[in-house]
Amino acid sequence: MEETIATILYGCTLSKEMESNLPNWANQRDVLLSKTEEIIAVFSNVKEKLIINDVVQEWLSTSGHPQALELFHATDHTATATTGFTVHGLPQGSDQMTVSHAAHDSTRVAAASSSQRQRTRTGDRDRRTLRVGAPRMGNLELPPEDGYTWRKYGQKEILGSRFPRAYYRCTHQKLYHCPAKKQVQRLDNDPYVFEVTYRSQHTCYMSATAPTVPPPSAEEMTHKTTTTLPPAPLLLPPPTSASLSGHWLSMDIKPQGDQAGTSYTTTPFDIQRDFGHGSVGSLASLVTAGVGDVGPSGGRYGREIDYQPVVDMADAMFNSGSSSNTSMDKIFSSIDDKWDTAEKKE
DNA sequence: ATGATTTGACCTCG
DNA sequence: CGAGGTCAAATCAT
Repeated sequence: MEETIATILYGCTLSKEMESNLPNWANQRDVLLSKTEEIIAVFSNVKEKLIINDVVQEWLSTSGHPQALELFHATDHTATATTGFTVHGLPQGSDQMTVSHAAHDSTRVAAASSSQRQRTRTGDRDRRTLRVGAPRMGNLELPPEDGYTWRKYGQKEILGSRFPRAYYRCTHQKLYHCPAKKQVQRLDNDPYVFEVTYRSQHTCYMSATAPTVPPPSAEEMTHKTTTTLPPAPLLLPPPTSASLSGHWLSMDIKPQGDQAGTSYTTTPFDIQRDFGHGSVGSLASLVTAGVGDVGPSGGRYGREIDYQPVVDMADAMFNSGSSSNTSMDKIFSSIDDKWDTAEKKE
């Protein structure tokens, strides 16, 4: 928390600096722009950290990862976020999964059989709600990618909400009878955040023939399934968050001109396989949220980012003592690569 | 031609 | 009866 306060104070300092220098900067559009972005980035980061703290702790404590929870506390994750806050021109394109895991208890009995079609209602079955940061540039209408391919089957104005809710089902519903669905809605008070509600588990993911997301290899399976995965009802959608990271890495942001109405089908990354069933990805996303990215408009101020806590935590969660997490190494080295190349371009 | 999205209608639950 | 969720025909994109 001290870190968060420190970040707030830093933001205030920046604001004051801007205030006092305003007469000098008044004619320097670039300076104003970059300072403004910096301030926004700092306060965005504060906001995210506040939420992340709550959410991650809640999630960890309810999902049976005592080891990870311990690590989370021991780890200076806020520091990670702080270094991440970045000032890397953050707001644009910051496709971050920031927020929440809200497990809705499925206490209700399945809906009575209807004559026409089966239907389950709000509160039914396993519902997981996440909030995902939207790109701050490009087409805001595009829902966040999450590693699965979805087919939109409806959209509805929701009472009391400014934005409509979009309904998606798994593209492989027919082929693999995959029941997975999701609803995507932008928050009233923050159009840059999508609230994504997942319903039902992907069965296509488990299918050996599923085209989008290849199942983990036998080796990976034995490796990962022996570790403590969250209990089924609390499962975050596996590749979802993983590929959020992937998405974040890939900066796959569509330009403004790209009309919605085209598929936003996600390209599966090798990364996904590395993350496997993981909440590793979720955590990585959660904790690295705010790390920012190399927005096309630049604006990086080159802070070093410390991924180690994330790696440690993931390690603790999924390797139970085994230290050989080459997947994570691979991922983060690829991040470094990405950064390196971007760095060199400047 | 095929598959995805749009959108009005329909269905069910509360 | 209204709100939320889904269907399915029409339309669009590739």
